[in-house]
Amino acid sequence: MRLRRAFFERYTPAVARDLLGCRLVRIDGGRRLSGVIVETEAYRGSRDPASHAYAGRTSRNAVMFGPAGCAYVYFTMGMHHCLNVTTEFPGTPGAVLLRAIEPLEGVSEMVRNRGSGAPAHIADGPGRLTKALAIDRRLNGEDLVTSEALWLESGSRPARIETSGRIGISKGTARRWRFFVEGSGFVSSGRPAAKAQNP
DNA sequence: TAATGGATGTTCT
DNA sequence: GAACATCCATTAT
Repeated sequence: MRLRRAFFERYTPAVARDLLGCRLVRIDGGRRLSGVIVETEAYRGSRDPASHAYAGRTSRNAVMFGPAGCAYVYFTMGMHHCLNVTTEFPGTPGAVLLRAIEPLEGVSEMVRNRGSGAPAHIADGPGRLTKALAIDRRLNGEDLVTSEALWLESGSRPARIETSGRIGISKGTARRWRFFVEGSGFVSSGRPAAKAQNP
């Protein structure tokens, strides 16, 4: 069953946790690609220095300030795209970064999209995930509640959920807003950012 | 297995 | 001009 708007209109870390076990579905060239979400991170607004929305609304992060349940796709590090889902309510920015999935349908398509292919590492990282699913900025702002190209479906909650600090950030490292399925084997290998120190 | 550094381009100061 | 929610190959242990 497709997730409805109300699922996303909640406290962002709660959405990030509840997305574990849900299915991400992508229609690419008429083919159905999908996988179970095994790793997410929560990003909020003016109180979260690691968030793109921390310094206020810009043309890049505008989607985070809009309705919940939409795709926020941005280009990072000169080479990669990252896929987020917006949360909370218009005017209160929030988004969940989808960091890894366990591939289910269209695995051979995903391997082809990725080019170099270690089979166990098709989508175990935010950049790898978007490349495997052929996601780029054309999907920025896509409404996942109604879209025919990209959406989320409910699943079964994993038995064991682990948390940690978020990966690859330099501020807001104290918050344990990364959520992943313990023992999954499809979780990214990144380590949480070290806790910030006073100079 | 762990650590390092290069590729690469958009965004914001 | 600096920073950046990354990935991968190469080098060192």
